[in-house]
Amino acid sequence: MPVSSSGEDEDKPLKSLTRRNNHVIDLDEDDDYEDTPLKEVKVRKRKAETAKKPRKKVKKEKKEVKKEKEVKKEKKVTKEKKKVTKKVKKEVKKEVKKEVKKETSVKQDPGKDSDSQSDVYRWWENEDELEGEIKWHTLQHHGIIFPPEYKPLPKRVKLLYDGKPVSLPPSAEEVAGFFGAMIQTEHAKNPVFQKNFFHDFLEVLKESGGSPEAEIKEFEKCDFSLMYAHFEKEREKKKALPPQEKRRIREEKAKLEEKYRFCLLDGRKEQVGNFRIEPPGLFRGRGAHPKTGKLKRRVYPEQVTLNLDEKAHVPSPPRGHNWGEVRHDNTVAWLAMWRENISNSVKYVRFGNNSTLKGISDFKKFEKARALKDYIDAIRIDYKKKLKSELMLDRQIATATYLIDVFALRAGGEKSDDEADTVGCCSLRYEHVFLKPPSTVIFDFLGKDSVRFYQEVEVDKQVFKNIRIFKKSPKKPGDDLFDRLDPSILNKYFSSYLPGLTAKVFRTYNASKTMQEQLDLIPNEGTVNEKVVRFNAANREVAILCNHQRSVTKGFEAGVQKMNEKIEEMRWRKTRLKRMILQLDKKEKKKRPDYFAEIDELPIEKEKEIVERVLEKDKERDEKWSLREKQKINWEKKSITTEEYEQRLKTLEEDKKKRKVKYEEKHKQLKGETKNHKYDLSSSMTVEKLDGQVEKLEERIANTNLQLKDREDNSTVALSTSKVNYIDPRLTVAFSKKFDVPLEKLFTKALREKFAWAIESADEKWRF
DNA sequence: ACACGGACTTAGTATAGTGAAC
DNA sequence: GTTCACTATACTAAGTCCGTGT
Repeated sequence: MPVSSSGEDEDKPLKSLTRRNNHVIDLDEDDDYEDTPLKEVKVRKRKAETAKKPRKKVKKEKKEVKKEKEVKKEKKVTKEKKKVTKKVKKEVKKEVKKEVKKETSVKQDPGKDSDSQSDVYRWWENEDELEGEIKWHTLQHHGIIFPPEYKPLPKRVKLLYDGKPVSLPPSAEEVAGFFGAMIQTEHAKNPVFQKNFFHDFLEVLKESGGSPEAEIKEFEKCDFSLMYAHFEKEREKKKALPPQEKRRIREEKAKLEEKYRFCLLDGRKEQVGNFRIEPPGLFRGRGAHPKTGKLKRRVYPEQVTLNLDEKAHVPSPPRGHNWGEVRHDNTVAWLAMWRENISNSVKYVRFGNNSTLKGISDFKKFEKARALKDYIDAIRIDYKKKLKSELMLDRQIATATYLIDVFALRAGGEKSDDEADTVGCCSLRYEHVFLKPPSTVIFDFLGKDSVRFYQEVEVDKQVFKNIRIFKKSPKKPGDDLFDRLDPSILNKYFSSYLPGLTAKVFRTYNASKTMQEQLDLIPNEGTVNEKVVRFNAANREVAILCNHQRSVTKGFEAGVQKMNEKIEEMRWRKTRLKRMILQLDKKEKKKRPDYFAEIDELPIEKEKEIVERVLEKDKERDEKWSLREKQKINWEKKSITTEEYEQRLKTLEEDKKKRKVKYEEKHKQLKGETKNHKYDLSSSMTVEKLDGQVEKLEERIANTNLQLKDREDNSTVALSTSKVNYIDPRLTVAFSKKFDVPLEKLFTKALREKFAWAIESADEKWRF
């Protein structure tokens, strides 16, 4: 399309308009901002005015083009096949080389049995694995598991419309059920969710012939509560199943899935990650996603493409169906794919996290981040210089790089209108950044997954000035802060330093670097538990850097209070023990005044409160116990004789009485104790013994305190994301070895498998 | 040169599993 | 042995980035 007339320019995407000209920016930054060259203002203005409209226009056009493309698809497929064969030829040489290597490695390691741990392929000992774009030479697998067909609900479980039960065709009932199962969740209260769900529900209803009883038109008249109740009951039923039955069901399922769990890659058994097709349901988009609540439709084999080697046996599709396509592309790392209907994107069945291919790319990722070590100084010097560049583009690049480097922002690609409005560095807008002179910047925006990024931070003086320039009038809310940038421009700049260097590498680098620094601060002393807490604290620093958040679990507040009460109780017990010591030997107080000082720190009111609580708990416990016992007896009522039943009830009553007596004794004793602080001590009790008990309690208190603090600090921070994705696992392995902390305390089983390469290759001296 | 989509990583949450506390 | 609360895993949404075709 020619770009001559201004009318057509209006319809062009924004970025292309501005990117063409590298305007010289206002140098006199100190600072009459209105002094911007006229030309630039004009361009910006037009951009600002057209900001919203053309975006949408472009999108619409895109959609129409999409349809045409689908027609062309067939041609494309044949083309792709050609492409693949070409690639394969290109790599033939390497292939031969690899085969040779493989044989030798097999020879080196004979007599291994196929099922044991030693079977793990040690790819990290084979340098050749790290090059080339060929991912595999042979690949066999058993395909994928489809979700079970829909089973209609019992007749009595109906949707109520306008108060009256209505029957629905199975496919429509299924969709209604998806919503019905969710009515207690936040999603179901979201108007967008409701609207999208209802729209798609009506669509399915129409497709399937509608309801005979009523024409369903209004969401407000639908009552899903019968459905909800039904699902709840089913859930309860399932939960109440006897353990052995649960186990049986689980094992049966596992057996059925067994063959899908694994595939054969270059002859080696490797785990498959997600071997199940995603079941239909309502799309749970995060944040303010415009499509949230839409029906995610059932996927059929006809929509599925399998990927395996040419000679591999093609797993048979479910009865009465055919695979959409069978492909043999050894340049990719997926076993099957399908297209989902929400945003028409592709979903893949991929290898497990402990697989060779995932391991290799993980390893490469961290090595790339480590390579950045050698360039980061130069990069930083350059961007500091460039912050003052005369070219607007360069200033923006420098400023963005600063933000990515210092605040670990993501690249921030452009998003379309039918996704949640979230941003990263390049897509930051006017309203996301506030300036607070002299040099404080407040970031407030929604990042990936609509997680809020809020930070009030001190920034480099020049960065502050630049942002002020980037926000200068006529820019207004809704406009891009970096109007000359997108991730590809930034990444091109990065790769001029180091091929393959991109924005996300900075995140990995700074995360692992931070972890290394934090670990270096930890003294090699204390218990294993203390070291783990310190490790987690280091981990937490990284998580905060990356803004990895999680929502507080609903029982959190109560849990903290409970723990605090527990600590109080232990302190009280300790005080009590110390009083006993003094009762045994008054002279102790003079010998160790500090030791006994805490006795006076416990006000009598507080003590009474604690004692009350302890007794209350005892009582509750007894009550619960007797209730449970009774239930147990009633459960077995049918399988025992009446006599036996009576007998057991009688024993229960007796036991209850015994407990009550015991409780009352204790009650009396504690009450008395709190009054006069006199204790019944057995004649064999000694100061030493009591000292020992105090020490133990002190340990427990310290431990619980540590745990509590850890828990509070972690309540809104997700440690796992950085542990899994950003912190070089060799750091953790080195820490484990150097500090004698069992790796199991730092890595779960899944992570130990995922990071087998790191566990094998790092010693206590390893550094990022 | 650039829009697009494919392929892959990164992310929070729902749920299953588990082990400590009673 | 049961419950409860947390932890680990499963799931799938939502990013990044690159190659490709136009």
